[in-house]
Amino acid sequence: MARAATTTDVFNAVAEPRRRQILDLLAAAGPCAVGAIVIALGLPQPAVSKHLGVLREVGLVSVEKHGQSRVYQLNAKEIQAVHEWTRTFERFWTHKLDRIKHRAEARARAQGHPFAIAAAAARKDRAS
Amino acid sequence: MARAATTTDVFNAVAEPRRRQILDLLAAAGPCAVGAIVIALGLPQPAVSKHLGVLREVGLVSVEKHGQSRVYQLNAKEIQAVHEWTRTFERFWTHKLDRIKHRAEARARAQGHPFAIAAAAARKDRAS
DNA sequence: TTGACATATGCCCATATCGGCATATACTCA
DNA sequence: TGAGTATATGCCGATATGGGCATATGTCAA
Repeated sequence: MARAATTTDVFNAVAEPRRRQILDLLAAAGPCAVGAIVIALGLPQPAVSKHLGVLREVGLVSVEKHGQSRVYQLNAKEIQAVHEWTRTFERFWTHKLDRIKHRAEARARAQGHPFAIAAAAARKDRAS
Repeated sequence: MARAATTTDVFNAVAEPRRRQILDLLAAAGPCAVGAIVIALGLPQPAVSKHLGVLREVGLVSVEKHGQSRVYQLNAKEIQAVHEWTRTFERFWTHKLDRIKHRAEARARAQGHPFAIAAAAARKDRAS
């Protein structure tokens, strides 16, 4: 198997910097026609179209025909999944003390191999 | 150019589901030896080692030799970048009214091409 | 209808991927 | 020293990528 397609996941779609740029732009400027994005980001038009295609397929943007131009609109709700996942780790950078405590506990657990805990976590991960 | 290397970015590293599983596991169970991860996730050992290699190179985990096993520890601080980026879009799913308002404003702006706004946003994006 | 404009697509290339398998490296203990 | 365990690494194949370029599609305007 090769790498997962960029259209499989919001995570994969968002891994490309230029795609993130496009999303940032749409968030800042509101719905944009392709041409506007091309000019704003200084990218060749086919590239923009292709990136928009990926974003569209993943549901991160939606299109609306307006005459001969197509206006792309951000659908940021899809980013929420990524946000939620990262939020899981929030405690690791917000409370320094907590982090130290966690490390200590974890180190203690690591002495005996934490198979049970690990397996439980894995089950939880697979469920998500 | 092909797709960016998975070791370029936290975004790219995290695009792989199994890598996310490993991170989830380390967050839940604390530092783990490779063998523990192998058993917990049911993946072949070389695969786990390679994924850990990617995570290591991006700084998402750190290693510590302990006898003949290597204990990997989560360094979640690196995930904060992703968290911050997604947080930029938070307003789009938290307040429904805000979202509607934004759309309306944006639509209005879209009538005349929002080049100036777009360009400004692009500059801001490139800076980040 | 013809021409100009706005987007999308198709094709080619070089590249990096992930998985599987075999094997090298590193450490421990008898 | 030699066997056994724990990880890492190298090589292979199949695949999807992203950029560039040319071109097809679709739409408006005169």
